[in-house]
Amino acid sequence: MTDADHRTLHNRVLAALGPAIATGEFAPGHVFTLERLERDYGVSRTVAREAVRVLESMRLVLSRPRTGVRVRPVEEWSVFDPQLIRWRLAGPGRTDQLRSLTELRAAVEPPAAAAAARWASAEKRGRLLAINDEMLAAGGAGDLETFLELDIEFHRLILRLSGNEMFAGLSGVVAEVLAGRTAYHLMPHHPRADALRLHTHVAQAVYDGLPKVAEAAMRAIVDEVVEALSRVDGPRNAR
Amino acid sequence: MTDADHRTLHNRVLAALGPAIATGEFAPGHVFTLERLERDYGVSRTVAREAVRVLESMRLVLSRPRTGVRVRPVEEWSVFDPQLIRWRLAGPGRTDQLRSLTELRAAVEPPAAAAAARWASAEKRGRLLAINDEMLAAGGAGDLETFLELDIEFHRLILRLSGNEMFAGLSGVVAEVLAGRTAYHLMPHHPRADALRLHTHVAQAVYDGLPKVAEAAMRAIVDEVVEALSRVDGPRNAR
DNA sequence: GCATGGTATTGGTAATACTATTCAAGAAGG
DNA sequence: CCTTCTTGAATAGTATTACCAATACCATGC
Repeated sequence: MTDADHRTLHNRVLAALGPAIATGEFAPGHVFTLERLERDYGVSRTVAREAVRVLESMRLVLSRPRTGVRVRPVEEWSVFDPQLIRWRLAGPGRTDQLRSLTELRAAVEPPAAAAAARWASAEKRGRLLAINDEMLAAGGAGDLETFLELDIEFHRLILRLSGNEMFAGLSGVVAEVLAGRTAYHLMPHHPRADALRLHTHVAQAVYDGLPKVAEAAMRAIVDEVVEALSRVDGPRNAR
Repeated sequence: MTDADHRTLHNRVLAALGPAIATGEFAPGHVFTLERLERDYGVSRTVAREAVRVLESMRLVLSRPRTGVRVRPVEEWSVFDPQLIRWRLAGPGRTDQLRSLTELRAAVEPPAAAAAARWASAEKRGRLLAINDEMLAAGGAGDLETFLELDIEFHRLILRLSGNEMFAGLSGVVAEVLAGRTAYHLMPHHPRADALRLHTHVAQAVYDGLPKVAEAAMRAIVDEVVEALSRVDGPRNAR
C-alpha cells in the first residue's frame, strides 16, 4: 500500500523514472544515460547509479558500457515485483494490470483456502470467523471503508494460513487489488449479500477443517469477481 | 536458469551476500555495516551501497543511518523475486522452496491452460502439439535431457499462451522447478507413460479450444506432481 | 567483408562533507 | 527517589565530486 521510502534521493529518482518505464512512456528499446539522469533529476552520479541498479534488479533495464541504460522488453520484467505492480496500477494500464492480477487471485485463493483448512492451527482459524463477523456487521451498517479493510484482512489471513510462503507472498498484491478496484471505481463498491454469505462459508469451512468446501466457496467468490470485472470493464478480447 | 551477470562487482557481492541472507546464515534481525562489506569483499563504498540497494528493493534488508543494514523478517521478503528463488533453491531450504513453488504451479497452471484454450491464436496452439510430439519421441527414446528441455518449453508455452502477464511471469519459476526436481534427485526422473498421455490431452484440448478439458488434464498433471513430491519428500506436516 | 582503433559511456575507487538517528547524560519536575 | 524531557555527541548511512579503468559500439580503411 505505502509507497517506497522517499527519504533517500535514489528512491525519489525511482519514483519518477519507474512509472515512466512501467507505463511505457519510456518504451522498451529506449536508451538513456546516467548523465541524463543526473541532469534531469539534479542528482549525483552515485545516486543515479543506485536507481539504475534497482531498475536492473527488477529486470526493467539493462546497463552496459558505451551503450547506456536500455529499457528491456516487457516480457522480461519481474512482473511480480510489488513496486512495479504499484507503478502499473497507478498508470494508464491499471485496467489490464487489475485484470491479470484478479485472474491470478482466482487461481491462487481457492487452493490457498483448501490448504488453510488442512493445515492451519485452531486458534488462527478462529480469527477468521471473528473477522467474518465484523465484515457482516460493517456490511450491514454500510460502513464501506472498514468493510474494505476487513475484506483485505480476511483474504490476507487465508493466504497466510495456507502455510505456503508463495501464497502468503501474494497478500500484498491481493490487498492492492481489493483496494484498487474500489479506488478506481471499476467495481460496484457495495458489499453484496451473496458475496458476504460465501465469505461465511469459507470461514466456517476452514474452521471445520473441510478443504474441499473451503476451496469451492472461495472459488465461487473469485469467479464472481472475475465475472464482475468483465461486466464493468468489458470482456477480455474487447480490450 | 542463468545466474545474474557477474561482470559487475556489486553483482559479485550480491552473489555472496544474497545467499547468506536467503539461507538464514544472516538471520532476520542480523545487522551489518557498509564498512563491513567493504572490508569483507574488498570493494569500495559505492559498490557496497549498490549491493545494499538491490537487497533493499527485494525487501531483504532495511538500511538506516546510525543503525546499519538490518535483515528483515522472512514474511516481508519479495518471495517472487527470481533471484531470491534461485538463492533459496541452491541452499539447504531447497526442499521447502520446491514444495511451495510446486503448490503454486498446481494452482496456476490449470487456469493458465484453460485461458490458453480460450484465447490463444491458432498458430501458437499448433506449436504446443509439435512440442508434445517431440516429448513423446524423446520420452520413448529415453533421452531424459532433451525431454526435460521440451517439458520446460511445453509448460512455458502454456503460461505464455494464457495471455495473462502474471501467469507468463511464472514461466521462469516453473522452469526452475522442473529443472530443480531432477537436478536435486527429488523426483523419479523417468517420464511416466500416464504423464505423457496427459500432456497430449492438454495440448489437444488447447488446440481444440476446450478450456475445461485443458484445465482438467493440466490439473491431473500437477496434482500428480504434488503427490509425487509428498511421496519422495515426506508429507507436508512431517517437515 | 573484416580487422582495428577511436571514443562514448558505464564501472570502480577514493576522499570528503552532510545528515539522520540513536543513546546516554544530565536537568527538571513529580 | 523515580520519571520524563532536553541536549549533545557518537555513529553510520547519504550524497557529492573528481578521476582513472574497462568495455563495447561504430566508423574507418584495408
